[in-house]
Amino acid sequence: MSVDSAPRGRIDKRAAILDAAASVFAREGYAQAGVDVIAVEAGVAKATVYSHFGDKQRLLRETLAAEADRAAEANLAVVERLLTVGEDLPRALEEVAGQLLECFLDGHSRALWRLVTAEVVQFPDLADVFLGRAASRVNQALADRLLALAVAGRLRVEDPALAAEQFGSLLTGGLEARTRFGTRDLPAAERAEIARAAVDTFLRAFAPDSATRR
Amino acid sequence: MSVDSAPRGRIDKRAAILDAAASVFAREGYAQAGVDVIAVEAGVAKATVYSHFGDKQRLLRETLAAEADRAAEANLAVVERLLTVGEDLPRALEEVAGQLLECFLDGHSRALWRLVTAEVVQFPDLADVFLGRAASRVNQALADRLLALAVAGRLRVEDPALAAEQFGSLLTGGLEARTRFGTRDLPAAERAEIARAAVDTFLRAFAPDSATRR
Amino acid sequence: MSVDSAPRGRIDKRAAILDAAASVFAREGYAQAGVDVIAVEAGVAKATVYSHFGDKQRLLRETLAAEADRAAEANLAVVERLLTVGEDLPRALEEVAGQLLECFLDGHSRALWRLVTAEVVQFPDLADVFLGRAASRVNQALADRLLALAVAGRLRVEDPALAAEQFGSLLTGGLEARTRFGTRDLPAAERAEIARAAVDTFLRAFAPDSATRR
Amino acid sequence: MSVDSAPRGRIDKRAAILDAAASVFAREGYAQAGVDVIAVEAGVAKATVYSHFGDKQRLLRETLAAEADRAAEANLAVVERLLTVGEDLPRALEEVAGQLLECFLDGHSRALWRLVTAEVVQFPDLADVFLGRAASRVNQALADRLLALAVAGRLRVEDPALAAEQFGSLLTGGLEARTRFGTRDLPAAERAEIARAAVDTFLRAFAPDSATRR
DNA sequence: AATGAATGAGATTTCATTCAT
DNA sequence: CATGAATGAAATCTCATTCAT
Repeated sequence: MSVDSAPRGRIDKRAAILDAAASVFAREGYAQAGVDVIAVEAGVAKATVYSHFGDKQRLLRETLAAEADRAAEANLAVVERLLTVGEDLPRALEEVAGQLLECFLDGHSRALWRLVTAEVVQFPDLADVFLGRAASRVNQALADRLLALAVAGRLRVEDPALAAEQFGSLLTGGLEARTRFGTRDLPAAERAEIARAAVDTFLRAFAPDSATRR
Repeated sequence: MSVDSAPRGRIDKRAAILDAAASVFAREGYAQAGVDVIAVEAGVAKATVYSHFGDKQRLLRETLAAEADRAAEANLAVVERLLTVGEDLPRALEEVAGQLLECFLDGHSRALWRLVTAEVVQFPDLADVFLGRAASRVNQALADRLLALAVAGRLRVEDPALAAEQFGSLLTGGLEARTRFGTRDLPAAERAEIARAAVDTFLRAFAPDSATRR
Repeated sequence: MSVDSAPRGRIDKRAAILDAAASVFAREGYAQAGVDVIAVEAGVAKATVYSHFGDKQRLLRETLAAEADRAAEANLAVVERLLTVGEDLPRALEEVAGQLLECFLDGHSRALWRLVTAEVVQFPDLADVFLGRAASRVNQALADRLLALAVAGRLRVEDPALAAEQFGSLLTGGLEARTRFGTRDLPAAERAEIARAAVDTFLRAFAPDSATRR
Repeated sequence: MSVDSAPRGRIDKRAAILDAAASVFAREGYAQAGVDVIAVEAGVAKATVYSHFGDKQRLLRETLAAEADRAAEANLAVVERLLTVGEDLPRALEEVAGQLLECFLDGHSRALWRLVTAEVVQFPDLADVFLGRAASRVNQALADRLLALAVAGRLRVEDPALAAEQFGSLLTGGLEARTRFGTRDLPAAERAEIARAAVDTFLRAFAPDSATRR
């Protein structure tokens, strides 16, 4: 048992630390978060955190990288649903919009966004971590889908990257105000309405003239 | 002169502290910022900061309130330009869009946004400070203008508040990515292009059918 | 009115400050007490305290002097009752003992004692203030009475000062333990019992052989 | 050697801190004492003091507990001498009285008493620490001895606890005045005289009638 | 590899005291 | 004379980090 539990133990500890760090950074912010607290929450000694990650700053970076990957995975899975769009394009877009909304509103994603926003002045490379691992991949994937739909004649899109960006903006631009910066939950009905409104405006702008307006 | 320099002195110091606090909080974030540094930058003793504001938290709140007021003033002034729109609606909207963009990209505004985002978990009422003093006022003002344009037959807007929100979203939704969370300046040309793209899509969605597409 | 209210005002303020200081020093101890708090409690500005007393240390000294005088007055009034002793010497002593006990247990006296005890290391002259103004005067007065009683053949006292000291010791020596250092009140019955026991032992030691033991 | 020097090291530091704290609190009082100074005097870093004791208040409590134990030990050892009393009871009592006097006058004991007196208002449980660990144990031990002497017919004591209290009172009641609250040393001759006077009066009150008065 | 202990540097906050009005 | 405002110095406590075991 102890034969292979030792190496596994190390890996487990690393993961436990990253999980704890994500949770504590999310709760308290970078500067406020104590390495002590992270260690306790991870069930290891403080020095163990240091032996794994060197210092607090690197722990932040690795935590954010992991969280960014996780968020990207979820978002990409949603966007992929646009690979097969049935007859009802508005409905398909709305479904994707609704699911993307859920991704954004998830606690981990919000915390990730908050941390990058907060700490980017001190550690500018965090912007690259986040954008490179998550945001731009998702945007690119969405742009790909929009281009495909344009080629199929179902959208009138000239610049797919811009359209993807605008789709995202319409969907998420009002969230900070509506959630009071994340301190208030959105009822499912309001979420659905947001998705509908975003898709509605998006289609008014980008549907081919022949498309029926709802 | 010295007759009224005493009360003036107190007011001046208060203002100097608020200015210094805004600048230091912007540079270092709330937790990282030292009251020491703020005091030095304001040219007063540390204890003076405490005698004016009680504690660091209240200093943050009052600083943000002041910054929110300042930002709101600037934004509202821009939106007011839509009171008189000439023949060329797209051009008018683009001008306003460009100026709003400048407002958002201004260092003070970005810092305000960053601070609220970062600290809202610890001090949830900051969301109200920001939204109440700035965001919702500006959105309401913009909604008022859009409604007026709709009444004048120049836009086809059913829900002016939603349209205003979407106008803002289209304009600013992509900024974090494009400025790498504020670590990169946007060249004037790119700013203009963003404003143009936002207005373009907005008008594709909300211009009356009769309007000429550019 | 304002003609003589000004000097009176000054005197009133001085007294108010001394009262407030006595109360605050009693409550919080010297080091812990804030001059601010004293000023507020006295209804004057902090600077006024300084203009009257120079610094915190002098304020302590003057406060203690005033309290010592007050305590001495009360104690001396009690001791004076021994000027006329009726037939029942034990009863007379017991009455005086009981009243002295009340003096010692009074909040002001306890605080005075506590302050002198606490601060004598830092300000050794406080011992002289207290002893000179209160303790030794009271002891001397008591010694005078005991001497008179000895001359009258009602006590067998060789060294009246020593006897007075021992009388006081028997009366108050157990108080700290019984009141848990002043954190617990003594019921009247227990106070009476203490007085009785002290007088009892005192008389067993100092009553002439002919006196009847109770 | 180095094998067990690690745990020893921790214990040593704890003890060093307690020693330093006792000395600094004694010198400067609780509020005035700086944790800084204690740390330097103990030869450790300030943070080490906090990691051992949590905060200044707990450091005070543990310091006083340790000092109370130490004082109790010394006092109890003295009282135990009364287990075997030779022919000359007055002499035996006087010896014990003299040694108890030395215990009380010892710097540590005086400081302990001073601290409890001074801080009991802020931290009322200190009274229990002191009384429970020291005063009442010593008084009980003395009462036990007096009872034994009474049973042996050498004293006429009805309430041994009261008699013990009064013995202590006679011995120490005048000390504050005589030492000017501890700011003045008592010459050996005066100490002896105090012990003699206390025992003298005690025996006048409690010796059996048959006993010879000196 | 993991930890308990220790620490240096620094954070916020308080307070006795002074000064201009 | 009384005061509101300002301040320098210090106090308590925290925390990221290192080191010996």
